[in-house]
Amino acid sequence: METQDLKRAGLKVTLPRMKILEILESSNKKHMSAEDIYKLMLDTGDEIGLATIYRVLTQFEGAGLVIRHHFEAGQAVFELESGKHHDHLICIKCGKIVEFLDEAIEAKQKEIAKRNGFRISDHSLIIYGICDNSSCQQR
Amino acid sequence: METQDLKRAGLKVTLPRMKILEILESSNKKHMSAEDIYKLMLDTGDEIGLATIYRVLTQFEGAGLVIRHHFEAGQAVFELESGKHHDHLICIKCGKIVEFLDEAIEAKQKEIAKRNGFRISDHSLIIYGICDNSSCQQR
DNA sequence: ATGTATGCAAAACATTTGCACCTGG
DNA sequence: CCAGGTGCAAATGTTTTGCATACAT
Repeated sequence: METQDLKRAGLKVTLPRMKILEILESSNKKHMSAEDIYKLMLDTGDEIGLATIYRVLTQFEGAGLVIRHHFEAGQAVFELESGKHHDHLICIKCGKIVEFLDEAIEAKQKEIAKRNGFRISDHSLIIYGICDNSSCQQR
Repeated sequence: METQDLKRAGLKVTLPRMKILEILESSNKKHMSAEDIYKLMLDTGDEIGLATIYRVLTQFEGAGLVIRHHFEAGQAVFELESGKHHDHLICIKCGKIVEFLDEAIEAKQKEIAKRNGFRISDHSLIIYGICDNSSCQQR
């Protein structure tokens, strides 16, 4: 029940906000752009403006409910904050995304930041490649 | 003498292209946006269009002369291809960028890709933080 | 010469903002 | 009721493109 999450963030529980949360939860894609969500809502007959989706997602990000990623170029994508930090492996052909977490890499990053006098606030590791789906193997 | 690099890439050796290469080589900032370069050229009295800079940088990227990064949001930045892959540590307050390379992290990434059936084409690791410059220490 | 490059203006995107209207508590 | 939320259209910022002119070879 995330109505609590919304209230805790000082946000009213409105239809658009609930719908957007629902979509992020139930979609088979865990990483969605504002436009992905927009189209999905139009398809299901929900009336909404793209601007609202951007506004809501930005508020959710501020409230720590979602994370915004800037994969490659183009649009940002959003995923529900699961509480577990992870990095991403992305197939540049089919768009498949695999999440992973490697403690050794995490530790090394901390060490590198420390050595250079940085206090880490965040980090982003993305590995791009071609996955082993049959449809991705045409060279 | 990079006129060779240009010719090898099938690009004519023109004034704008030479100037852009020169700026990327001689600037104290190794990572520059198209607009950074644009302003620098206008300042030094060179006549150029922003569109040309984008076109040239995109061609350079295709020719492997520069690398385009999409740090955070906003504009892309470009750096000369040095031949040595490296990752970045970026200060979110002053914009300072430190390059680093960690073999253990590189190896781990290969292992993770392999384990998930991905053939790596590229990867990007960016650590964001606050550096120890005096001007960055006001909390 | 002649195929490429360039500059400019306009287009194309992704995202944000202003504002009048609507809605949740 | 009324602060806050929404839809729409217009604004913004970045990058790309069309086209007529200029340049490199």
